Amino acid sequence: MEKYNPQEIEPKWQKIWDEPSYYKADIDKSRPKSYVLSMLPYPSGNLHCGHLRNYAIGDIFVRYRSMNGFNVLSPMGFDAMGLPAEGAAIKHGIRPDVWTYKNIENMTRQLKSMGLYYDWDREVITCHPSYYKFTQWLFELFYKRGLAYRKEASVNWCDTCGTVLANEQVIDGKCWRCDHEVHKKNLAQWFLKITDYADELLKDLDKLKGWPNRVKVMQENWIGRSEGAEFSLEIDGRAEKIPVYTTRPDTIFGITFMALAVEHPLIEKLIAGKPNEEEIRRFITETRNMSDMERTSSESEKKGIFTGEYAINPVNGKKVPIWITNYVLYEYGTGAVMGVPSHDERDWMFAKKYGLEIILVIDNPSAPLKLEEMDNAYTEPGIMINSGEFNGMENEKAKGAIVDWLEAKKIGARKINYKLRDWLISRQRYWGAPIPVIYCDHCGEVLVPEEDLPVELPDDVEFKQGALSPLSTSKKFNDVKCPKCGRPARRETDTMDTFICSSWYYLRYTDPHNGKLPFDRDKVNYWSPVDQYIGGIEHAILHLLYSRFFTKVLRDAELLDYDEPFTNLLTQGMVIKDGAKMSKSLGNVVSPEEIISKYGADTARLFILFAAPVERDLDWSDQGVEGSFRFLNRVWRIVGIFEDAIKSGVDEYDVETLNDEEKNLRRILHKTMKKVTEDLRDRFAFNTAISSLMELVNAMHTFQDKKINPDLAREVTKNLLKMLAPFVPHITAELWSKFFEGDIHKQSWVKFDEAAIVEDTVEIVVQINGKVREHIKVATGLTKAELEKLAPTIPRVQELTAGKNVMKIIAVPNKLINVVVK
RNA sequence: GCGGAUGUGGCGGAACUGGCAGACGCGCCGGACUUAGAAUCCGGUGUCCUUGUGACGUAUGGGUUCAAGUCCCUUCAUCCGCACCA
Repeated sequence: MEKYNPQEIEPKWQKIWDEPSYYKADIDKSRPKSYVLSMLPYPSGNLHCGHLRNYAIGDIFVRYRSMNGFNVLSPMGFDAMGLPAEGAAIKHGIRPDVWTYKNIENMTRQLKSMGLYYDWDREVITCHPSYYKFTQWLFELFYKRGLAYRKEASVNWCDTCGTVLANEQVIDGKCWRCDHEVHKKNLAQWFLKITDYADELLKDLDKLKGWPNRVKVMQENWIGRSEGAEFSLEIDGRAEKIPVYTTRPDTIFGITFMALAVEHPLIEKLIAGKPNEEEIRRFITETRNMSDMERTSSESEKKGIFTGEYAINPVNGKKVPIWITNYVLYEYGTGAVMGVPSHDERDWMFAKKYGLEIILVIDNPSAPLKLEEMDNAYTEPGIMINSGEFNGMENEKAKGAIVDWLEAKKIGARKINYKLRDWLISRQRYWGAPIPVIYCDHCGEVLVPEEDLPVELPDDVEFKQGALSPLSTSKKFNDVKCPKCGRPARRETDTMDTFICSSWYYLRYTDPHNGKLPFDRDKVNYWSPVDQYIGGIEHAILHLLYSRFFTKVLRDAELLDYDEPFTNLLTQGMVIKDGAKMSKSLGNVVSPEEIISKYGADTARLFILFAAPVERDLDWSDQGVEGSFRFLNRVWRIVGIFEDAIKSGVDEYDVETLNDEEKNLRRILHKTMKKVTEDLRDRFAFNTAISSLMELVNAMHTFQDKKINPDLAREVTKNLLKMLAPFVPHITAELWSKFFEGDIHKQSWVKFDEAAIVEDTVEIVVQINGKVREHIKVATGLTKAELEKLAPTIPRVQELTAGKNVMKIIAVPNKLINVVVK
């Protein structure tokens, strides 16, 4: 047989698989469906190793499930809106669409060179008007359901990107994309009301049994639900009240001051005309000028300034000073906090700094507290004191009792709060889906009528960085009449966050050519939810939270019938090299394209799946790649050596005709079939599946200079190729075509024979006091009792236990005997 | 600070239910083939010593057990997430 030459065979098979009908997915209710999806890439221009890993993992699922009779949906597309395209326009004067489509073309070629199983007929490109028409349609749906609204707000602004960002897109005070510091700006912006779904998004995390815990915990933290109470304090001598939110109503008798956020709207009234008004204003300005990072760090010093006004504690009538502080956040709760220094760490620090009063209201039952001996707040459970009728109660019980009391007196009520904020979706950029809204002086905000969608991106724009979208420079775009009254009006010139595009693409795959609706309800309900989703952990909150939100809204709009979009989620680890993430600046970037052209896609796929478990980070090793290439050569060679035997063998034969060595090989084969099946089906343990396939190939090589039973050679080769097929589709297709009928990728998965795995005898370990002292061969399946009886007859046991008392004999069938002596 | 994950040879990793630690691969060493090399094939490869039917060994120290990488507690290290959310 000729040499293994991936450069020749891979393009040959890829051409066959590129036929549109080859991987076509169609609804077939007679078979179970399986929707396997990898996160779609941004078309940056080139595939990187992370993509390679992501799609290789997905391809194993797809091919394995396909061979197991599932009706598989495996689509691919491009998340093609976004800033880099616009950056290319600004820097090099290339039109964003031209730049994007050129990149898509190149990346599609690279994807195809990986030998992946995709139904390309379902390709989704989010920047195509046929797609963003429905992104806009969905925006309108949200609007009609009261879930999209425009408001003026203090928002995150990134100077480098020239646009606002959602809270989820600010990481440690920095822009998620360019890593530059973000600052606040007041702008009128569009929001989606994700907070309406906060509770369900939190609760339904419990339904996601197939998600990594880590991701669920991150989402839980992000949603940040807390239960407490809201009540108001009157201001001494004024009509206004200050509402506060607390999760510790049990400490309400311990209030000794009030703390307001610097943005609190009441401040103006409170400080007007005060002798130190200027000083107070200076404090407010200073605090507002601090970066978000500084302001929200628990490390920063707590500072404040007294307003000269007092509030009245509704439970005991106590007058407490009202302070303006730097540590109360305006965005959370009511922007005002009751100060209980005795039982809150931050209030403690603040009170100590400014010499404010501290009153204990919870005592430590095991060691009574003395204020003068305390150097921080007491935040443990305890017994209520100094709290009127609640004295003596356990504080946990008092929480409820006090809220009941507040509710009965109509002073306050139970309240649930979330850290989650509404999703800011306006972007002052060009390369996104235009927000389909028209502003009319007479009619106000008007949706673009459905029949006028999509609102297309114009090409007469100037690309410049600034606070306004480039769309505002387009004459064509802005020349519009009000759809309601026909008078001249103007368009919204902001576009939508690209995360909107990716929040529903997995649904579009189920019905990608639908021109009337985003997708057909029957189709979406047949294929989705996604059975297996694969992608990086970096989307733990962003994309995965937004998509869950979208799914729930679409369910409520009766466009689909389920609650959660991704039943099982696999977060693959990063690909690193020399201990660091691959990056141009470190010069440790590996190009998948080069690897593929040197060794072939099969080698690249095999290496990346073998080198580490899927969830863990993978250390790229050029030598490891060589090793995978060597293995494929070994496969090729041994099949070549078996060539004549395979051809003369038959599929049905009497295994009793095999000699001992051959029986041994057959046993290894069936053991491997069992192991690989279990690894793929139950554990996603692709690395160990491959290692056992290597063992099988090693075992085959013991016959390289020996005659082998042709029927066995046929059986082994056939099953080896089937098992390898999901991992290395090209070489297996090629070898299969030389010896067997049909297409290997349409064969059914291997079936192991449990009987072939069992040996007549098994080697067991003999231990004395837990230490291995002998290995003996015994008949397979000897019972515990039989082994216990056998133990004293073993010469080595007799030798080592002579003169000692045998206390106990432990036997585990087919495993070991342990003799305990004294 | 809080929450989570991880820690096993020179390296990537295996050991799934407590039952021979180190599968498989890389690297390294030796051998075969070769004029030579490459490739290939075969064998070896945790540490230590007194080379044995030996001792030790899965971050640390302890515990449970006939038996612990695996279960429980302690400490440490690394990574990730959250972090003034009242």
